[in-house]
Amino acid sequence: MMPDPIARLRRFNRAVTSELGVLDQSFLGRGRPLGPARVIHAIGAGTCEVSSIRDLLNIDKALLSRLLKGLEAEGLLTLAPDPADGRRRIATLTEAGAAEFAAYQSLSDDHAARLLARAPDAEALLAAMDLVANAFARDRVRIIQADPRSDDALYCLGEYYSELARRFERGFDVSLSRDPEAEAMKPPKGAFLMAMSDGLPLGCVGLKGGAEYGEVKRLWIAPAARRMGLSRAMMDAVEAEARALGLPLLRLDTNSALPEAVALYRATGWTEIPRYNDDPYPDVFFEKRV
Amino acid sequence: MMPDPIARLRRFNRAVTSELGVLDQSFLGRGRPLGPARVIHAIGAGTCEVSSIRDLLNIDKALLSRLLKGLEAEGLLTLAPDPADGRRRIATLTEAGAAEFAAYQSLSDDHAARLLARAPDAEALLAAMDLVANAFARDRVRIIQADPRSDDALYCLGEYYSELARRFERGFDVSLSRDPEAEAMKPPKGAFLMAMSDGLPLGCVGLKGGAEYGEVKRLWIAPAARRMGLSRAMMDAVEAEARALGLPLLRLDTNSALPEAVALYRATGWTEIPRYNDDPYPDVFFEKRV
DNA sequence: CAACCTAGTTGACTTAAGTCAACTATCAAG
DNA sequence: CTTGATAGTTGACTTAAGTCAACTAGGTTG
Repeated sequence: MMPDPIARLRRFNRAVTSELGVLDQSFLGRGRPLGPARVIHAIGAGTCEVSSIRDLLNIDKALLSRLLKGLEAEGLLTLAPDPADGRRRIATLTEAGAAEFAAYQSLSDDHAARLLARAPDAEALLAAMDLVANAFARDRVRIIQADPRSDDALYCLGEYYSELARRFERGFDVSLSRDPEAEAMKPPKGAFLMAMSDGLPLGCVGLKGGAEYGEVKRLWIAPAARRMGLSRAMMDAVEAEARALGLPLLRLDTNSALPEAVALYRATGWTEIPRYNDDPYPDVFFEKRV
Repeated sequence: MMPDPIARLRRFNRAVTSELGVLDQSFLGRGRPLGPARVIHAIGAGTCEVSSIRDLLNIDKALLSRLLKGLEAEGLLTLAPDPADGRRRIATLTEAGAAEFAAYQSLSDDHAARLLARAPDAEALLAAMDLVANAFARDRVRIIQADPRSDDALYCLGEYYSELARRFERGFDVSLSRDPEAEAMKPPKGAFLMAMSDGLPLGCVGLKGGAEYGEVKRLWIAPAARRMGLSRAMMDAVEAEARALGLPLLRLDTNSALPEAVALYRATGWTEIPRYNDDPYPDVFFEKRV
């Protein structure tokens, strides 16, 4: 009998490519070929070194050079040598370029919004999309260093706190908790790591440096990205970071209302230890030598 | 705060297009540009009139003419005038062409299988894909006349019977049921309709002609395609078909173990009537004048 | 049967996209 | 300071894809 998984995937493929194809057509809605449009999009999204545009778009350097020249002639961007390395060049959108970028964004966002509005149950659709995106983007998730005060970081932390508030019986108020200021989670003392997938933050973890031991704080994975093994990858990354910062002993506290976290620590070589602080929320404490 | 629905959709878009893009690259894996490859694919999938290939691929007639000429020169297809209309031409794959088509199929199927194999929970992934495909393909579902003995029809009927077997307390054995032979569900007596989405059957319904009344049988919608309003569309189509066949009175039987079906009939103008047959399975009976 | 329509063919062209190789300017290491 | 790598530029090319308009041959209709 017919409808095997492959047929279902084929149908998915066809449905999605034609729909998202139209979404990408928004790149053609401004009388400019795809190449330059993609370059504008890449720069607008924050990529400004020429070489990283090339990496992102996977484009030949000769081609990119010409595309940039064309856009510069149109007055949409300026090219300046990188002060740190005179061979490199930095592309910056001019005001006109930024306007063009915004126009592209709103074209594609409008289309996306219409697509979601048409769905009978947008939240279920988005959840399904997250699941598919996770399966597909699995090896494109990057764990990066970030500033704990950046927008993305604040978003993750906000979600983390509200999840704790939901899951702790007594709720959660961050001001009651021993909140290491952001400074302690920045190099050279500590670190703040985020898992990013195509510009979307999927999780975070902080490493707070200290004299006796480093402390792992604020491990959070977006609900959309759970069951991908991301928390394990984040913990591996934070341990590597601790070694790099010369913090051979790590500690962390957590709560038995978060059994998946406790199970993760037990499974990855952490040892349960007695309470080492007087924070009101945690009731389980771990230590690991890295 | 950032990750709004649009950002999630954008991430989905990026993840999916790059992944399925690679899947479509299989079209490039045989040293032939995309154009001719797509033509082979269209013909292999059963489209053989030149004009319908053009519709399907949305391609200029000059371009298609050249692509076909090239493939004919390669010995992959033959072009013959349509006997019914000498202006039209019919393209048929030669043996070599069919082999090439099969090779394309297996390249893309292999990739799809690998993609599914990599997923931690393939069934959940497929279910999510179905949901997304439904949302996207909503207006591309076609309700077509089909032969109730075709493979796709037999697949739907098989699924229908096994669903009844699961849901009826006493199980379900098709041989015990008054099974109108396929002949009565074919023109000119009756009809058999199927909902198709990109070649995948999503549901079926039969209309069995008779002297006093027409009978609606075997309404089934694939679980992957429920909650799209498809059953209502199928019933509308079957009523239109009944009018076309000159069957002003319709009856159907169903079972109270299928509450969604009973609710559908009640909501769409069917009147409950006393038992009109001695089939052991149904316990609810409806009638409608169309 | 003339006038018109339609399906497909052909030649001449354009545009987008990309490749290759030679070149310049800068940087990094011994 | 030389040698070699690296980032980007430029010229000369190729290929794929598609457009336009003129054309042929087969249908359709008044």
